[in-house]
Amino acid sequence: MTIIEIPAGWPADEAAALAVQRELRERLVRDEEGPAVGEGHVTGLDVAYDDERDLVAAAAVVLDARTLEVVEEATAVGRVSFPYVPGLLAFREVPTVLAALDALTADPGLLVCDGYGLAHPRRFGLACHLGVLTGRPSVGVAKNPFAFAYEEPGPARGDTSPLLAHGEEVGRAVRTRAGVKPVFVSAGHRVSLAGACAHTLHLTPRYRLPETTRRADSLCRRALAEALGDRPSPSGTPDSL
DNA sequence: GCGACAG
DNA sequence: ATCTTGTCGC
Repeated sequence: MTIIEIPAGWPADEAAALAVQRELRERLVRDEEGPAVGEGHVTGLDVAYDDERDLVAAAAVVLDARTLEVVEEATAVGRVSFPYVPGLLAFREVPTVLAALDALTADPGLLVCDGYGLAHPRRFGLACHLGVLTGRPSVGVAKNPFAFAYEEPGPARGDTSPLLAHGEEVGRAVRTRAGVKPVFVSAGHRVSLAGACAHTLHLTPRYRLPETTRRADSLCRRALAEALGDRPSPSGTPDSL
């Protein structure tokens, strides 16, 4: 498999990344409701890292939004393009994720990213970044509240509470399973916060995390193991779905 | 000023 | 993110 190299001109330090982020931020579209829930395609995106070899494996899994069945999968392996800096996560994985998206033949529809969208120190998290670069609607679903404040949502599936940045609602804590820790949802590009939450609930009929994320997470780990030349694990495939 | 802080 | 087995429960 070919390794995606870091693009020429890619930000080399935090100052350069901040400048790019500031520019892309101006292209973010926030006044669209977004695609209808349960129609068309939804695409899960995720990455796995091997810091030792400086590699990142990305996966894009397209699901039928109505049935949640897999329509197409694609992966890409690349060089880690930036160190992990809170607030600059996108610069670490974007080139490889875009390569995986480019390898798809199906229409990706809504992009479901593993991380934040508008819930970001400068309102431009990974989901916004990928949305703007692809022109597609996108949402961010994160597993942790980052540095934002929130009150625990009610205990029932579907209960939500605002994620606050200095009093401004930048996302929502969404209970996708009764009695289980909520996920943290924010809008990316061309989607409303309410729409992002509705999509998230539609994508979590059974588990805490969206099917898109679970599918992509599983696939990128396999892609990384394969790139590293791993032997199959004793029991065959790691986790089931 | 220092620490915390998506993945 | 990643280091990591078994185990309790539906």
